[in-house]
Amino acid sequence: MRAQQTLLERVEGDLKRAGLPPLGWYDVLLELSRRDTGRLRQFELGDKVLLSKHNLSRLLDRLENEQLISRQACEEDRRGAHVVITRQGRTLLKKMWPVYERAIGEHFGRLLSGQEAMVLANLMQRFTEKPA
Amino acid sequence: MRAQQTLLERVEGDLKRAGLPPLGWYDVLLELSRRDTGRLRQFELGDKVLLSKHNLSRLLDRLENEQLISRQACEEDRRGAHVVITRQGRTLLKKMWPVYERAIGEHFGRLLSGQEAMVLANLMQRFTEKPA
DNA sequence: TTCAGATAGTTGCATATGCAACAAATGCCA
DNA sequence: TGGCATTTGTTGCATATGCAACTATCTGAA
Repeated sequence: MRAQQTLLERVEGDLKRAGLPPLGWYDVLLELSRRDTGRLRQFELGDKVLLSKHNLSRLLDRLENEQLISRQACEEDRRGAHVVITRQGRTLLKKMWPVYERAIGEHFGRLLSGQEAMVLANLMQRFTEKPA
Repeated sequence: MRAQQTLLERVEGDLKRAGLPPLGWYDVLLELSRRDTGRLRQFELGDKVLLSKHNLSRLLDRLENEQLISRQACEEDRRGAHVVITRQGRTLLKKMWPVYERAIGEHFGRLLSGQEAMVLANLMQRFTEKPA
């Protein structure tokens, strides 16, 4: 818990100092950009970024406000919405990555050997797998 | 980040379902109870629980409201305050521990061998050490 | 001694989160 | 087919967090 808190603070701090938005924004934009269509249903996005739906709903409000995403009506399921990344969203993503990458290296990667990183990833993975 | 989030959600969920307050309360009470005097200066407490001072200030308001701690004027430094755990604070601590312990075992310990836990602790420690 | 700068703690404001309630659309099944 | 439970997403409310400004005290150096 402490390690995570410390690390997150450092990385978020770097982003903030560079005048960039928080990591949550990056996560959302990244998931969208990975799709060749550049879009996802809202609930699919919610699963990926591990965010509860109400919370995601409002995060998307903020992103939409900044015109980084837009919401499209969904024909297949009229309850739902597609979330689409905009050109400006992709631009922001490209702008954030160098800062994010450097932060990861400095605060995380630099402290681990390649093998240690593998071990760590293996251990961490167990916690995100289904409860069993 | 995801592992931490998942794990924290599970543990907090267990506490909530048992009708108990969040982990942050436990951390504060635990640090106080560890002192034989049962008290700490507010800024010392802040360092231990890795909480910014404004935030700690308000968390203590809530705890004081529930009479789990009390604030005493500090004679050596009249700006400052001592935070003291009350009898009821100690009682709550004792009541939370069994639930917390079980949650740790179930969601965390059960997924790791003793040796893996050691390795993990070693890796995590690096992130909380001073930046270097 | 006195005064500038640092430190301890609180408060106001904007924002983020969790929870419960809600509306709308879907799906199941009797 | 009709109706009830489920799913998708939004909103209101209470609470939690970060930031900046503020008060009060302490420290150190001219």
